[in-house]
Amino acid sequence: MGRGKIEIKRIENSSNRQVTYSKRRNGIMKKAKEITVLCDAKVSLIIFGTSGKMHEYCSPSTNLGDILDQYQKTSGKKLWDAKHENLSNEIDRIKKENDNMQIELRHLKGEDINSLPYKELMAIEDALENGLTYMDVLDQTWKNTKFLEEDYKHLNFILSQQEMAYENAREQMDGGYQQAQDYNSQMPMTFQVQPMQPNLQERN
Amino acid sequence: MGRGKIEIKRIENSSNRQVTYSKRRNGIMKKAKEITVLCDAKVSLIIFGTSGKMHEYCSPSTNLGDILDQYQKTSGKKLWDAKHENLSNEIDRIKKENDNMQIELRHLKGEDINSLPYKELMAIEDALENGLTYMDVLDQTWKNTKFLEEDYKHLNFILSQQEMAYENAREQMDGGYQQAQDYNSQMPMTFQVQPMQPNLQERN
DNA sequence: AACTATTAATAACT
DNA sequence: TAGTTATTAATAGTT
Repeated sequence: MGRGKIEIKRIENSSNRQVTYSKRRNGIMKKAKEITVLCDAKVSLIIFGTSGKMHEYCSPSTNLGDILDQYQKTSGKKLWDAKHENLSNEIDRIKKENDNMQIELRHLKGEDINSLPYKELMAIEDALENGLTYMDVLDQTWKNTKFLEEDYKHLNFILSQQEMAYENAREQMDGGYQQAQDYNSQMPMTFQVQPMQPNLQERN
Repeated sequence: MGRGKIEIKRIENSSNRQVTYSKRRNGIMKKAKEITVLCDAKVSLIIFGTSGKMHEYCSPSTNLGDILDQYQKTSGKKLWDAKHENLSNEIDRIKKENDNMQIELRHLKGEDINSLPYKELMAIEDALENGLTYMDVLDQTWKNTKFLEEDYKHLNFILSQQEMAYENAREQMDGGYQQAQDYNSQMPMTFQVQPMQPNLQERN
């Protein structure tokens, strides 16, 4: 469509090329606008000339971002690279973590009896998630069990001491007058025993 | 350019619009290809029809990603950089929320894996190996916890009984001396058993 | 989907 | 660089 037919191949004459570029660019822009108006189409048109200057058209009803979103949804192709995806994955991961913690908090704040085994199981999960092996957990727990046993032994010891002291006191009360001395020599021992595990505390 | 001149406004007849869309879309595509060849231009053209179907052209020398990169550099407008920023902000926000919850959790729990009795852990292991579900294990653990709780209560009860018995014996023995007051104010501390899953911690 | 009369785009020219 | 015009290309209405 001009004074003569042209072959569609690179225009070697630089200024001719530049002129043709300018004219045809305007032509495409106009066509783009027209099709959006005539046919309710959404169009994004981006053109870079050899000089690096950019020209753009985007349907007035939307914006480039939305069009590109739709582009990705429709085509399945990804534009924003791994970086974007990594961020999205990160968000998903953290949100999941968040949800779990919220559940955990709800359980803990509930303070019902169910929270006891729950907390323990969560503790195991935490430990395993933190890179400990199952054997690590077992080993650690075993050690603590030893301490627990000692606590029980200690409690039993206190109990037997109590019993002995009580028996002695009763014997002396029943039978004699030496009570004060015997009492002093035995009772303090009993009563001075402090728990071996000072960190026996109520939970929560 | 047709049998008659048309006004550039939405074509109300649906099938006419569809036909015109198809024709003009091809026309623009052709023009886009031609300008890239004739003038060494870089072109991205994305068109969505009302049906949602997409048609795309991109200069063969590049790809849409590169064009959009150049678009951002040239125009200064942000496409996915803005998205990146939003995502980053989102991550920061959630992470903060996360940290707060973790602090709260640490505070509430005040315990770790060390509190888990060895036997319970073994029981869990066995149960899981035997094909029980996680819920079964939770249930079983809960029951075990109830038993343990009873044990502690029982121990505590025995101790307090012991103490009471001893106090009675001593009162009778002393016959009215006021020293008893001193003991009364101290003894309970000694025998106070804090039950229910002591907060055992490692002590190395 | 193909045709064609007509308009629109544009290559060469000024 | 911008305007003109002869000519081709696109396409609206038709078949």
